[in-house]
Amino acid sequence: MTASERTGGPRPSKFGLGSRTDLRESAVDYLTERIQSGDWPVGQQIPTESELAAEAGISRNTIREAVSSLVHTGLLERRQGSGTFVVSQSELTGLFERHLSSKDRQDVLEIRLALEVVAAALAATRRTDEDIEGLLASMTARRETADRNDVDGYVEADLQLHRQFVRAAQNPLLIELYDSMLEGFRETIASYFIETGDPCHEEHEALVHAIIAGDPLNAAIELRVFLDSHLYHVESTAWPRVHQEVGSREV
Amino acid sequence: MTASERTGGPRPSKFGLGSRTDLRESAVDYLTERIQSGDWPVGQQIPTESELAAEAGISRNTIREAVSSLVHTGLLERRQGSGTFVVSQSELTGLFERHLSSKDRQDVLEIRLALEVVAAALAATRRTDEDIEGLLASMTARRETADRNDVDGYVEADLQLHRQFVRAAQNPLLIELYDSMLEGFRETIASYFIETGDPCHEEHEALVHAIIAGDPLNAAIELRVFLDSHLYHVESTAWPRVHQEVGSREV
DNA sequence: GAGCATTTGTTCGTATGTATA
DNA sequence: GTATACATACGAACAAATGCT
Repeated sequence: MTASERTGGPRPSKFGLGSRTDLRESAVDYLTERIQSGDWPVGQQIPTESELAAEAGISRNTIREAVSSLVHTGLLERRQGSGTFVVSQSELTGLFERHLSSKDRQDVLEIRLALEVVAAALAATRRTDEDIEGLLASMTARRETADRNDVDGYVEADLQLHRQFVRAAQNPLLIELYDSMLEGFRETIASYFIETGDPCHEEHEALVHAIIAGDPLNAAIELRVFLDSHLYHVESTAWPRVHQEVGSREV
Repeated sequence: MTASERTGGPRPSKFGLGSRTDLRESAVDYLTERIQSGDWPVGQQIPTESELAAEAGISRNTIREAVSSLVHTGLLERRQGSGTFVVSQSELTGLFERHLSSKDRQDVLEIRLALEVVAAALAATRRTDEDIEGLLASMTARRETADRNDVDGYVEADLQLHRQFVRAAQNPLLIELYDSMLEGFRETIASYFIETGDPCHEEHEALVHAIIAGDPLNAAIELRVFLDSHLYHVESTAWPRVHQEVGSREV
């Protein structure tokens, strides 16, 4: 009954573009857009809640709910007293980290094998000239860093190579899934290189050549031969090594 | 400076079990627990925000942020005037639906191929007696439903069969990923059966036998032969059919 | 259809803990 | 050490949709 002018209740509110019926959802979209477009790069502090609220023309409480959602999915991180920061561009990444962190490395490797095998085959039929260039460049970087025992550089180059042919598969969903898991591979790659001292150049060479040659079957087989040894290294009596049964190149 | 007793600022607050420093996060954990444990099954309405707040001893505003997070990840759905309802138990499901819904069916099929190929191989080495039983039962259901042209039943049985051998692979992460995408497969399976009239019994039979026989290589090959025809059906000049190059059974 | 209670949607104001300069 | 800026949390109010009578 008390007289009050502007408090409570959904008010008409334009939100930059595309005014939805749900303010919170619109705010989430707005924030997500800014993050995924690279407008707010990873590591950067985003405007304060008050600024965001003023900017968008909605209340602090509502924008707070939106931020909370993105914090929960792992895109943002809040530090009381400091501010809110971007920690990831992909919703999947945070999810995987929460789901994977404690789980067996072998589980992750098996998924990696799954994704990369089809990626290799698809890449062999869909790769562009740019892809081929990138592949060869990464291969060179891989050799150079391994030669001078630059572990960090080697891991980075290896990651880059794999990322490259996954991209060459031209499947956006596959790329997103793979990229989301990428960080989880670092540790495995590094430990394999350090413990065995084998940079697996021949296997990668064969893989890259098969992709360039447009030979999906051998690309898939080469890749599997290589990841098999990783799986064995992690520990696996269960997984059958394909190169013992099929031989290496010709089928 | 005005005297006030309980307002503002983080207060000590026990939250059932595991009191964190972050009330919102605790509330999220609490809700997630209830949902994933099946305490609040899918479809059910959860308590109102006020009840939740009172129950947990925190303010409605805070519990609301927690609920918002779960709404955003796809576990919950809010209907103004009615209440809040559980729509999914897995965070991945909602995420995939948002990411996949509009995308090419072929992209999804390629991921499916990736996951199922390793699942088949792993299942062949890890399957238990229970798995074998379930596999055979699903196979029977598949034949029966196809014979009487029960499309819905056939799709369900087919889904069940595939789900079964993915489970037999004993990789929790793989299972979760696959299950999250399951619903997206329904449409493809149905349309393939309706449009071609081919239930692919022989291919599935061969796959199941390879798994039971503990032959991972043939299991993977049989599966790929089968999914290849799906890919071709969706449209694909790019994907190489493995059975044309390798032949069907022996490698 | 009109009225009413319930429930979510949105906002404001205020107080407090925490980090930083 | 004391401002200051920021996130954290609470409480109370009103708006709008829904469902029931």
